[in-house]
Amino acid sequence: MGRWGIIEEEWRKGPWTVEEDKLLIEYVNLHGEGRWNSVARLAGLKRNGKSCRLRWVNYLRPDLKREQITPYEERIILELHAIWGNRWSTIARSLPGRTDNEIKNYWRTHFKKKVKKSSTDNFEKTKARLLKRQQSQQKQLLNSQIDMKRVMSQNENKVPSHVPKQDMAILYQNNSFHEQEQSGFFYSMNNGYAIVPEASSNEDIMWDIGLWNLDDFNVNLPVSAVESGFAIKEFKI
DNA sequence: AACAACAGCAACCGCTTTAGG
DNA sequence: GCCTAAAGCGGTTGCTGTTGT
Repeated sequence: MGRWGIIEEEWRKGPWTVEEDKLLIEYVNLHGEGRWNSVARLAGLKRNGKSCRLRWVNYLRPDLKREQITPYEERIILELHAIWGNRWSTIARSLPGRTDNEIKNYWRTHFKKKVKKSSTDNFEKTKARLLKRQQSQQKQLLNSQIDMKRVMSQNENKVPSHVPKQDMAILYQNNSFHEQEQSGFFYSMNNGYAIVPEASSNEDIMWDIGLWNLDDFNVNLPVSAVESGFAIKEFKI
């Protein structure tokens, strides 16, 4: 017998039916979340509490976003995964309406192989590159402490017209410029645009968002050069 | 057209952490 | 402080639909 849809012991397992979903939604709407073992019993479901909780949290909750992960969300996932590793629930807290399970699945299907493959291939190369870059950028930082916000607002009229205004606005405001402490490298990303040091290579940018394989990353550069050595670049994954 | 390989994802399992008595 | 049940978490499995041969 297969694993799904069969009765084992006293609990049902496998995919949820429409009727089961209805029972669970009705019960939770009436009595609220929590106490999942009694939910299972009282809602008339032949499911254990754990299964009910999972179904609710990952699928039935009304505040879940049902649409595809957006490029913006994808970038957040990449950035946070670079920081937190596989701490999916921590990452999920920064993405309202997304579950840890969803993010985990997304990461595994879209990025895991690529990162694993390229990281073994290029590990030493990457380490050497990072070290070199850290050194040169520390030097660069010492030479010029740059107020990114001021630079960008002074150069607003240089942003090409096909870059959506709202994207650039988000880049400007809320201190959305990140200062990478480790490398001293400034960058900012939103919806497919990045503000990066003009001289930085595509590989540098990839490193900063946690990708290690050039094939995964297509940067059309530069969209625009601004003063003080920064450029706006457009990219696609 | 048939089969294999792959991708996507829901749901499971086992372990850890938290809350309540 | 200890014990137990519930909740939370991350890794894994296997079904289903799609793509490649």
